[in-house]
Amino acid sequence: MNPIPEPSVERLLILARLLDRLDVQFITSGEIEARTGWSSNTIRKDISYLEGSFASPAGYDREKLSGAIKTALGLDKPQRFCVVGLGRLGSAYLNYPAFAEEGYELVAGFDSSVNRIEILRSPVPLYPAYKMAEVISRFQISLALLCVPPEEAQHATDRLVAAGIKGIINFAPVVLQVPEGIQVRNVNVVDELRAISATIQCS
Amino acid sequence: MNPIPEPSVERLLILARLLDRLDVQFITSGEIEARTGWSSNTIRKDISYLEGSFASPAGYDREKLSGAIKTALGLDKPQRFCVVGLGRLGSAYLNYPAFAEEGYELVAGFDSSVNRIEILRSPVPLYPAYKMAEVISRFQISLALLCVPPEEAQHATDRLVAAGIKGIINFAPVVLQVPEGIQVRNVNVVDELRAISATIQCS
DNA sequence: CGGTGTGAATCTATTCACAGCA
DNA sequence: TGCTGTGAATAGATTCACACCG
Repeated sequence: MNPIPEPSVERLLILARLLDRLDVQFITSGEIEARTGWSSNTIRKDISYLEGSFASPAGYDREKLSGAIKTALGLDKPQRFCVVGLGRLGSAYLNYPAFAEEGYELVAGFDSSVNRIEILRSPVPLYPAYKMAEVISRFQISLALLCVPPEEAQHATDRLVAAGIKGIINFAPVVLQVPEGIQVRNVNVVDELRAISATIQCS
Repeated sequence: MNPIPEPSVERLLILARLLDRLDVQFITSGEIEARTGWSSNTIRKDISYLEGSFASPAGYDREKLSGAIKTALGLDKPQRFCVVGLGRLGSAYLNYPAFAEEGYELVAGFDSSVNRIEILRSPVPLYPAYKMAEVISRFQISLALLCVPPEEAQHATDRLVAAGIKGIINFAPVVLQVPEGIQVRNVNVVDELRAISATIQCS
């Protein structure tokens, strides 16, 4: 595998989303520009990092292109993930059906409160936090949604890392410390509001 | 105001978060490196875009630095925002207290279903969708959380833009088309899972 | 000294311009 | 002719290296 530049990866991910919701057979780089705002040059360059050919004089074959992006970015391989912290947010994800359609299988939920685990009704098996290492390695879970309160976030992260997790989606307003190679993505509405404020201010 | 590079802005936002949760008087660029993984060079360069001095031989004055970041990025000016689409996700935000503490005031909720507006109990005034333009301009609302179903997202966006909104946080798995100058940030757990998969694959 | 601040050098990404193809 | 694909040129961000300051 080649190293596709990070910014190109981000754009290709969004492009795959776009293509999957479109109802045409072909699309040109110019049309993608109109829909995304990225220049057609950038788009063609991004696509050139993929292997294979999806082009015709009418533009790219939508379906083939979408498939090639997913293959190149590893989105075709299904992944197992877990939810850590079963408060309001975490427990909401236990019943969220869209994951499976996208190739992400939720196979475990963890919480440090045994009481909470016993009370919650869930289609997904729930475990006390101390079983994290065992369950993660047994089911080969690669990703985690981290939904614990801020003061517990780093501790939970350390456990996940020790258990061999590959990536964490962090909902806590905290900067997590992880060893190199572990991916973290932060999801936080306030931070997004701030980012927009900042962009407006700096432009 | 100067144009701080985009990547620096993103890092400074995270740095502000970090500083606010820390309990020390001074912090050096090396300590920030240990916590974030960014090189101390990068951090010093980022900080150099700010105006003023917060340095001592012991490092940066945590509080002053945090303040300077917020001023430079416009986080000190309170902003008003609204929620569009009052389904499960949207209505959850109506009762979320953390916004106010961060300087973001939720002043309106919109939904196209009048019925839903009448039924929902909310500390925030709710309006039918057709009043969007009027309410947004009356209260000078600058930001919106877009929580409508995917098929309505573009239509709602067009209305928000027409009403003069400055930025949109989009929870729908859709690529929004907006005129230049309108900020959009996408928030979507599946996309974050995908981004991690891709980063793992491409590294 | 242990830190910061910053021009200069390097590395990376984007844009351009045009050759090649159906 | 209208598109893609891509080396070359430009612009931008990161890293380096060292002067400077308390």
